[in-house]
Amino acid sequence: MTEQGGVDWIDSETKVAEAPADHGDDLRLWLRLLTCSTLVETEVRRRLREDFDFTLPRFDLLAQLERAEQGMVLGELSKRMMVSAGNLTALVERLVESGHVSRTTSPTDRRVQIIALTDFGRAAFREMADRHGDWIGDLFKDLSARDRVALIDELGKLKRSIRASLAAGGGS
Amino acid sequence: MTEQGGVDWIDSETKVAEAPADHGDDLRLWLRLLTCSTLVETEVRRRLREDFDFTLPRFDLLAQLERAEQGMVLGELSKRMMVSAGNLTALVERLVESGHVSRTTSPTDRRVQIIALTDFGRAAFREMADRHGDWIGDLFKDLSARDRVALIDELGKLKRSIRASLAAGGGS
DNA sequence: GCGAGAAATTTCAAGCTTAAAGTTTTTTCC
DNA sequence: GGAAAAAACTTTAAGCTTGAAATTTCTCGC
Repeated sequence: MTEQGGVDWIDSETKVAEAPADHGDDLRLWLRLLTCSTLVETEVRRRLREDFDFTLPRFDLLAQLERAEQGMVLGELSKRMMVSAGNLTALVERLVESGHVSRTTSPTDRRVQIIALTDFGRAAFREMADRHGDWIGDLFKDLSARDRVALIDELGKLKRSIRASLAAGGGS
Repeated sequence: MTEQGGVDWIDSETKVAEAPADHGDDLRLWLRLLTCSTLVETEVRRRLREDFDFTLPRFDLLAQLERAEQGMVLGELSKRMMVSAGNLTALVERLVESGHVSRTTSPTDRRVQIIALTDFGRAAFREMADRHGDWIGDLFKDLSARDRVALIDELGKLKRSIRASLAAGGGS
């Protein structure tokens, strides 16, 4: 659709331009990382909506709960999902309404809310998760097994670097 | 702060668990990608707010405009930023109010809105972009130059795979 | 030159997200 | 055991985001 023959997409990376300082590679890396994850996320979001009339935040929440047989405390959900607790209050409320999760006040500590999958929620999640796996597989299918493993490894290093930096200067 | 000695963070990746199908590596890769980009994004967002009282979407918009001397049509901004046009209407409006960008109706096509940086906006962006480069550099500093280049390369392959998949099945 | 359709943008309703402030409950420490 | 601090969560205000519907303007074919 654009003038550049053959290609009809553009994004932030299209012209990285030289960086003001010498963080050129860092910025290029960051933009590429962001582009990849935005592309995947947008597609997953679209498919969840179209195929299941579900949103990604809801799906993410169910995904966390699936591995917690006994349910999970709201605060831990917040950490694992890397979103604020305030966010979860309303999200959980909507999922309770739709019957996917239950919310119970802890019997031993009345401040604590325990969130758990219902049977319905578990079944719904399983179905969506299967398809989700296929979608991701499709998106990544042109990547060789070797590249996949290499990426997982390299991203592991990146993650450690980020965590280290956050832990060091995090207080500021 | 949690019970597990030494480490006080957890996230979605902490237990990847075996995948339902055999997309195990794909899902692991996707989760790791998402974790890295969420960590960086959250930190950038926090610093922009604290240091400049600015938001990431605003910053992203200015970043796109910086490379367009003549300004940019709203539709192209939308493609480059990978966000909906409806989103931009309000975002641009707020940036016009704060004096960072100007909005002009194209003289040759009255449907078209041309958005451009003001001098004030350009100066503000330059300052933020410099710092932004430092932040990213800090977050990535434990990564060797070799790893950085490898990641850029591998992510390039991933991006091509995603684009190809979207282009192929995209119509659905 | 006019009508159908396409294109660019805006509006709208709904939901997500955050930080900060507020509430309730528990823990800590005299 | 009681006050003060901490912890878990909710509320609030503001802004971001989307998809779908509506609006305005242009283009194309006749």
